[in-house]
Amino acid sequence: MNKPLIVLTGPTAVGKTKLSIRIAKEVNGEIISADSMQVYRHMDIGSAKIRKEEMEGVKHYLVDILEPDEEFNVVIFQKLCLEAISEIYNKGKIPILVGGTGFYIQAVLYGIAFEEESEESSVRNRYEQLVRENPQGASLLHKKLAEVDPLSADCIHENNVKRVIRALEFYERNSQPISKHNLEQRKKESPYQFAYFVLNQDRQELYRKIELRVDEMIREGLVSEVEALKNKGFHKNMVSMQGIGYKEILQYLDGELSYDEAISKMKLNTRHFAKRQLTWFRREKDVIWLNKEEYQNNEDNILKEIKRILRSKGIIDE
RNA sequence: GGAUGGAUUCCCGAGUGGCCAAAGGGGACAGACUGUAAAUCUGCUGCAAAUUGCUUCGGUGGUUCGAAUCCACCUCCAUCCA
Repeated sequence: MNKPLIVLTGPTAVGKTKLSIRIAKEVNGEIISADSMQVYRHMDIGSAKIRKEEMEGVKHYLVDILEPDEEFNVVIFQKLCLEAISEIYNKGKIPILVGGTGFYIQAVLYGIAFEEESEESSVRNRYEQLVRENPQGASLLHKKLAEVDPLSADCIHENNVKRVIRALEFYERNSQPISKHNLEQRKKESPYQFAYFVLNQDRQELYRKIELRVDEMIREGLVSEVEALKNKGFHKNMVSMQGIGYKEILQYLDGELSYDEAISKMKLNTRHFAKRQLTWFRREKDVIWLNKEEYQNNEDNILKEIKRILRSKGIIDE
């Protein structure tokens, strides 16, 4: 049988963290964070990072492993996550992937292969510059893509410059269209015996919680956290500083937004983010939805259901 | 009490006789996503089973072949003068 893997995800602020600890204790597991922001040190409040005391002794991987100016992406995540998984297996424990970055979860769950592309891409820089300087740049790149990889050109809107460039870059490096590569990867079966839980709740209620949480972050000192990052020289062009909460507060500190504007923008962006996450999970197959309302908003009930499913899948013993 | 300006689809806001179910923006909703993913991008938004019909631009009535746009009165809001 394939090795067991538990996934717990869901939109931001739905309550993944708390539930994950209970699952970990229940099944003797350890947690791997599938979160693109919590990997960064000094970014605690805004990324809603779990606190040491909340971990209740459960080991967490991929939290606080990088400085905010270090590079991070799916490929790095996948590699580190795989290492963590085997480390957990070696202890005879069950890995639990917890976090809201659906793309990262997919990469690990289905073992998507990413080509070796170590060195910095010069094509990318060149194209990015083209788009910056030429108002027709996006359109030109898209036409170029249509020549080498018509399938991708059909799927990727010409305004989506990032993805057009990536497709071109892929073609130039691997001399095959990324659409072909993607098609192949999509067929992959998961190497794991897994249970993929998506915790969810009523949208209005979720939005309410998001706003409350933003207010709470502000109260906990998000502004000084961002200020400290800024003083260390971290700036808005870094991926880490483009995280929700960081970019808005940075704009406030730079005088581009008023205090109130920054906070409302942060709430809005978080709501949009939650919506995007849900769109992603809806599309994923083999997902088990756990709608809080169906369990009377009671965590005990949800945990009971999770255990039932894990038993039925043979992930934990009867 | 007087003067002036205003009231537009969920919100802001354009529209001053037909080309208006009504620009544009925001929000809401929906979607895409395979090395930046808390990123990036797209669609949609009066109702109804079509290219057709129906109901909408503060209210009521009127002018006109035709009104969100013109007229009268009314209601409310803003500013100014008493």
